[in-house]
Amino acid sequence: MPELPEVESVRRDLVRRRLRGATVVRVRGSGKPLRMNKPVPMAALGRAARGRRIVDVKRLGKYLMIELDGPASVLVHLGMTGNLLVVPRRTPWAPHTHVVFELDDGRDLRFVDPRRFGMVDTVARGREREHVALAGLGPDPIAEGIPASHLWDRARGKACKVKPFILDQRVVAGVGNIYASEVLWLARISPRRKAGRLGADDARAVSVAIDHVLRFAIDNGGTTLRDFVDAGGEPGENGEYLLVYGRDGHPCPRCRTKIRRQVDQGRATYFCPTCQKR
DNA sequence: ATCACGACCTGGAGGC
DNA sequence: TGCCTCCAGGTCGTGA
Repeated sequence: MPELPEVESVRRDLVRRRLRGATVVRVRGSGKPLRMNKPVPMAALGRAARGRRIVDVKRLGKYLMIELDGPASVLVHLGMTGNLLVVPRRTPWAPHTHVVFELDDGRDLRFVDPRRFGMVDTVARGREREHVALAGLGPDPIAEGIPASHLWDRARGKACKVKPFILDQRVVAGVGNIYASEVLWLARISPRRKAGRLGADDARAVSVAIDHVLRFAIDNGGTTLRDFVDAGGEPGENGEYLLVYGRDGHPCPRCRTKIRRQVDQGRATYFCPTCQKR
């Protein structure tokens, strides 16, 4: 579900729903572990958040940071099926509700995640990049941009194929499986290419395509295949505009050749065998 | 070190 | 109806 555009859509929606300014009065949890079967650090979350006002919601790659007016912030990753919802406190907990921040205005901020691949943790405010989950992340394509020179540098000598390369969060923070296919199609680069064989022109095309694809998806509120909704429970509209992802057998929007599906490192890739020749 | 692969977990879709 | 298999937006640990 949640790649950069979906996480950014959640971030914007949290801000729009006036999460900023609310004070956390209590933190509750399901007791179930999340990513890597690790327990949610409820005690640390309580210490960090209780009595603290939410001052901002920031994003780095696929991570959200709920900034509090104290020494620590709350770090959230949505995994595959995670959602952050703002609901009235009287709303019954949905199945798979794992962390709940009760706010002083009568609402809850709830982390719901059926598959429990997500993560909720505390992070030192102002030193977010020192958190183990964020330390290795590459630049954020929206906040910082991805210069072609950066891609070119990082691709040099790489034996892996180009799609796993742009999925590597240490290279670009935020591209996931849907948008990787879209980016390669837009850049006309074959997913069969080795990352190390990208030329300067190719790196430039990928850089431009990442920017374009992600911004377009953000403008559409992200892509909902199944689970993704924003903080108000609304799905994203970008699925209607996907050009190749999930469209095997459909004509390529550029050349009408049938879109093909292949599997790279266990993940589906969709591409046009005719116009992705680079 | 790099890379490919399976594991982690739940639920929905489709075949029989 | 039910049971089975396959598939899913992400990451992490393992072993070649």
